[in-house]
Amino acid sequence: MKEIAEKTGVSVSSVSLVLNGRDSGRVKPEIARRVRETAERLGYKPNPLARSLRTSHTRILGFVSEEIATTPFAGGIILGAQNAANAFGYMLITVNTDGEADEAKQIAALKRYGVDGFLYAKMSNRVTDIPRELSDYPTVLVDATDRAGRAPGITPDEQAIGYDATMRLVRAGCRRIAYVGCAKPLVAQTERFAGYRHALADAGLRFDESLAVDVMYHQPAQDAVDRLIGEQRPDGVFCWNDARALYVYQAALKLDLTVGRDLSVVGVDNHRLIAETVVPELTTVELPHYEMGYWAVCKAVTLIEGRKPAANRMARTSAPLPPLDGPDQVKVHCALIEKDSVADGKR
Amino acid sequence: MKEIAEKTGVSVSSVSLVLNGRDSGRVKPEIARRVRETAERLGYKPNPLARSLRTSHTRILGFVSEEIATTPFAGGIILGAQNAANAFGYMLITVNTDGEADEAKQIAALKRYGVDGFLYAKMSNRVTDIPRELSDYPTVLVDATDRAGRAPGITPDEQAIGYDATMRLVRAGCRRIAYVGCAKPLVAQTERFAGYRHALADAGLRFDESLAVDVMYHQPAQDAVDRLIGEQRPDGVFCWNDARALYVYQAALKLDLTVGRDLSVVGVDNHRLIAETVVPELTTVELPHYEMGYWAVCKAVTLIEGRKPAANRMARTSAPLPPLDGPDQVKVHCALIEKDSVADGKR
DNA sequence: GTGAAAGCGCTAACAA
DNA sequence: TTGTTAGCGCTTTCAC
Repeated sequence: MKEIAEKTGVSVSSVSLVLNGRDSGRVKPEIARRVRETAERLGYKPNPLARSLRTSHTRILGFVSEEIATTPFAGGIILGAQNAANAFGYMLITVNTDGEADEAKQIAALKRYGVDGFLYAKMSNRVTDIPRELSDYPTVLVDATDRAGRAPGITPDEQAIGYDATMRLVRAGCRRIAYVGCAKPLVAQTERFAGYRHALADAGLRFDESLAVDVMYHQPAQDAVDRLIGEQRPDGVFCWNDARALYVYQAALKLDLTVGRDLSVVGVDNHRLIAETVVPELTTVELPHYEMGYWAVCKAVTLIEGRKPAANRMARTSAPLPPLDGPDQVKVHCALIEKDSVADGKR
Repeated sequence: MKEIAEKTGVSVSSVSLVLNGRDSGRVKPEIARRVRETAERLGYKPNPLARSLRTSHTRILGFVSEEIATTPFAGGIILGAQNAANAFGYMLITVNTDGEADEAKQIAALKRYGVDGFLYAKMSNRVTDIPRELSDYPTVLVDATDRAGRAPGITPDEQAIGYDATMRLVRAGCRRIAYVGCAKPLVAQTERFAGYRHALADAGLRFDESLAVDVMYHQPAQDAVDRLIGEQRPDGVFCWNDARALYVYQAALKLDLTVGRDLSVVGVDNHRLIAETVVPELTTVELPHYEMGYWAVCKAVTLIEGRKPAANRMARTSAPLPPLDGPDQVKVHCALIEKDSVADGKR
């Protein structure tokens, strides 16, 4: 900056003013132009550290989660967050926490590095308490809901997921639609199940309890699904996630049923890998991880700067994001990706 | 710091000296003690930004990769890197790049934030050129090999993977051991295949070309594996990764063969999820993602500080890490995780 | 042994 | 409209 000032023949303050775009009505346009020119010519890039020492904001966001390393879908959230951060000239520092004590330590470290705000991600739509340490900083929840309802946050619209998936099966002509759920009382479980039941009701189908089964993993899960398919012979199955859909595929395989002909399946795409590599023909509901990460950063920037960021354009999809000036707890609708695991009109 | 100086009745310079541990023979021990005491009492934490403005190093490492979001195993590397960084008092800024232009941009941004060095990760052991922008910074490759052989890097010992896995099948009594590989010319493919052949040779088994098949994904892969298992009837299969192992499971299912009885399978655990949730009984070779991330950070710190970091202890496993003062291109041995997909003595 | 003072690169009062 | 000046929190000469 000093160099620019010298070469242009002005003072550093003018340079600062111009280069920060605060020059209108304060610096003569002609001078401003020349400053910008020399800055350009010298390839000047501001030193964000020095700047933040003065302004005490860093344009750094902390991304805190305890499951980055263990869940495969964290990547989408991070990528979305990263891209949004990029778009607004922010940097993201991502930390993976391991237990509450560690979490507090990591948050403290991030604070020392001067982050302006936090994203707090909890994967698979948990209801969660925000750590005390974050209460005095702008914080946005991702794929999680603040139990206290204070912090803004974004989650998938779980009920719509269940409704849409089930309705898709209804439209395909299924009459005995089973539900393979998750045996844990997650929001994603109760809400998707509720959506499933609503759809059944709207379609004039009776809810049959023996068509709904909640499972976890491994052999017990496979056995339960084998029984469901073998004994109840549903003509459509809505699966809580793709891993569970895979159990349905395996069950069908054993019973000599073909998915997409004898049986229609829709599953939520938790682990992209399964739905892409192992059962590419599965019709899935896509969880909007990328979009949630993107929205969360936009929201955080809004909180921090006290104004809505200029560009709220998604870099990846055309999926409509919830507006930033709406309510603070938003749910985002999830897209249904058609593949041929649904037997449209073949039955 | 000023406050500490005032309360202790010394100058800030002395405080600085003491708090940075450069006080031996420069500050009276008694004074030093009192300084430390007040610092403690006041809960003093240094401001890393201010410090780095002066010292021009930040204790921040940049982690650059273009596949963080898309590959499920990036998490392990990041976690290991994170933990090591933690142990040495470093912070990690992780960026996901998208194309070469973007990569350069992101690297420039990281440089402006004053990172002291870079980790450059390429997932699945690629031979790669290090971007020019990194050439003037300490840089360590992760799961990748520098084509020019200049930068230090760490990869799994691919050949040992193939050898160990195949030998495991030999020890279980298999005589017709098949290989389901990857149809891309990756290091991981050629080396694991070489290891497989060495093991066969060492076991006195003839290499039978019709027992080795390289596939990619989806139906074509499944079909190829179906043919392999159906027509060749191997009694053991070494799979390039777990997704391919799953094809073997599906093939076995159709042929009424049971893995772990009629057929032994060992696969490399690329996508933790598959081997844990879908085929938990698969005997796997574990890729040392965590360890590689950990080592890479240790190495980077060594490079930056010109000395070996004090603690080189792994936080997670007891797996021996390559020494930091050895050669710069290291390969790490991978553990074989026993599960009952191998029919020990049942045949 | 200790402290005063300069300065890292930048911003923001305030004065001119 | 522009320049001068005083710091942000810390490290590091250099005198004492």
